[in-house]
Amino acid sequence: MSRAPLSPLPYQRIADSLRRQVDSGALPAGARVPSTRALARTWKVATATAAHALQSLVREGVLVARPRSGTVVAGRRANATAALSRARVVAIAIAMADDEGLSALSIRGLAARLCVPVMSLYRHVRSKDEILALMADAALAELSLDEPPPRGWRAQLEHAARVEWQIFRKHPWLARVVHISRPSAMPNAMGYVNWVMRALDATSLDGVDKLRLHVLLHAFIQGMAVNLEAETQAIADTGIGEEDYMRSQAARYDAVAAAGQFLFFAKMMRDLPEEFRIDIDELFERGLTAMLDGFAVTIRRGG
Amino acid sequence: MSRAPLSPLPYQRIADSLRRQVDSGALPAGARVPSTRALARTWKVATATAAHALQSLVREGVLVARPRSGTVVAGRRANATAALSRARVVAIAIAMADDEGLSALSIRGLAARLCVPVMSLYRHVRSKDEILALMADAALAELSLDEPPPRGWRAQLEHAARVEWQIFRKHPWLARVVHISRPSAMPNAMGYVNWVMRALDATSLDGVDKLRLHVLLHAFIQGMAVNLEAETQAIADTGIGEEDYMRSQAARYDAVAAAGQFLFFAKMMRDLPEEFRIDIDELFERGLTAMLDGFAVTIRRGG
DNA sequence: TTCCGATGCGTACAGTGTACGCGCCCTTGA
DNA sequence: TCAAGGGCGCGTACACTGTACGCATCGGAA
Repeated sequence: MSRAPLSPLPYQRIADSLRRQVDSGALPAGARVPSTRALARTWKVATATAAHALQSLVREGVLVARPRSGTVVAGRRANATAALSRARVVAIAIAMADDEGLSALSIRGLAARLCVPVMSLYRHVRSKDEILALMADAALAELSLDEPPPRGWRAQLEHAARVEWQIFRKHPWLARVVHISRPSAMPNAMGYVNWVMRALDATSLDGVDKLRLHVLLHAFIQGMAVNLEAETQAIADTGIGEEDYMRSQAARYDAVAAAGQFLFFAKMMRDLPEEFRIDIDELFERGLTAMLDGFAVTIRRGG
Repeated sequence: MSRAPLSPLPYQRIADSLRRQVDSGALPAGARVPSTRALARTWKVATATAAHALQSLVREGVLVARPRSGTVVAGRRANATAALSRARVVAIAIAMADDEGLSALSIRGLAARLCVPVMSLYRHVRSKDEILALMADAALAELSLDEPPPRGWRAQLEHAARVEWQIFRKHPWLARVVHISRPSAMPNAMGYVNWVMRALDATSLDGVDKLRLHVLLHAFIQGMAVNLEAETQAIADTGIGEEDYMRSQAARYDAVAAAGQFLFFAKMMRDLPEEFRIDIDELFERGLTAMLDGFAVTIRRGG
């Protein structure tokens, strides 16, 4: 779905050619680029293909469409229209993913829910990958951190972690979509990082260590969230909740215990109270406490 | 891909009917079930569909195929043949996922790499989901924990975590496939849990807390691994490594800094040494230290 | 009138997982 | 000897995915 094509597509070839001409100065700012009809003729393609090429350059900000007469090379500024429709697409996509899981989010399904023809979506969005990125960004925009923040780095990190966790609880699919290593696609994440950096500002850590702590805390939260998502998805797919599942597996555990294998595993299982169920929120809190206890040691040491 | 069908498939209907007859005792152990031809006639389906039904029951261990004369109801024991071919399928699947990422692992591609017709795979494996489960189990079987273990819970947990991390490094796709909440599909995971439980045996924690610590440590490791996988996959898809990517984003960061937004974020970025690259293994070690420092507090408190 | 660009949407393609059915072959009981 | 048994191997087909491409049309400017 996001594989780099080995040979560029026709419209990409056209766009690349034009981009090169702009970059090289052959087409200066304000100059008119060939019309879609002209491009279609010289490249021997349909007019819409040429239009698509121009359109993609417009979206990049390389060109500007002048409804008056022709398309010209841009100097500044990109068009901000269609933002409304983009927002609607993303909002419905999030609703779908929340309801039925990420695997149930298809372009066709999305179009159906929006009551628009399938291909109309591509007028507002480049690809499904872009939809996912926009969804993640929109979800992260919901991060509402207290302002002013509580006092002390620990209280602040605790707050930030809980807020992030709540977002993952609300949007389980997010765990599969967010990646720390490519943050730029999600401008709203930067505000979060900034908040965390402020929390650590009073400590004596250097920039590298601050960044590390942020990434580590995030990794823990995402690790919890991934399993949360897996569970949610499994229930949606099979209709079997963890409870039923555990019951169905009890026999297997008993067999293992009876076989004398995995003695410590069996001992732990015996130790669990009857009808024990893991409460994931409580688990999160425990983990957060442990993580921050560990951070406290790190900060004390490094300070 | 793993959606529960609303109405059972023909071969499933047949299988269910037979299973009910076995369960109810209408067909006692050792009794012969109708032949595929007979089933095909009475159910008005092709012989192969009937065969498929029988075959699936054989795989479940409900029936036993007697090459002599007909299929009979099983008393004990399942057939262990074809284990070799299953292993081969899984081994190649793992190799493919290691090389090109999970998204490049398709049934058709797998069949091609094995030089067998596509549908032959389904002779050894029920579905792609099963392949993924088997892959995960096989990967986890590589977990080779020291025996005898090091002394002290901390050294042991450190060792276990590092071994798990190495598996994730070797098989990045694993991070997307493993779930703690459904462990039974992966018998090899139980040995790992057992090892961890032994590590915690000397502590005064109760069963619930032991289980919690295990899950928390795992969540942290998996959280790291998920991001590792995302990075690996992104490089495979786009050919753009993190380094190139960061360079291309530098302008964006500078712009944000210049705009006076996200002051603490910008400050942290300024603080980073020139050409700073996150070393994920070092990051993991830092996180592990922090996590175990936190566990130490928990254990001291609870003890 | 003629050309421009933009818009909207249908068609089509290459890909996915996998259910189903045909046909062959070997074994075996009658 | 010979049907009928079962197994195996494989091809075909279906429902589904994302999305490139192309046709038809429209409003406006030259």
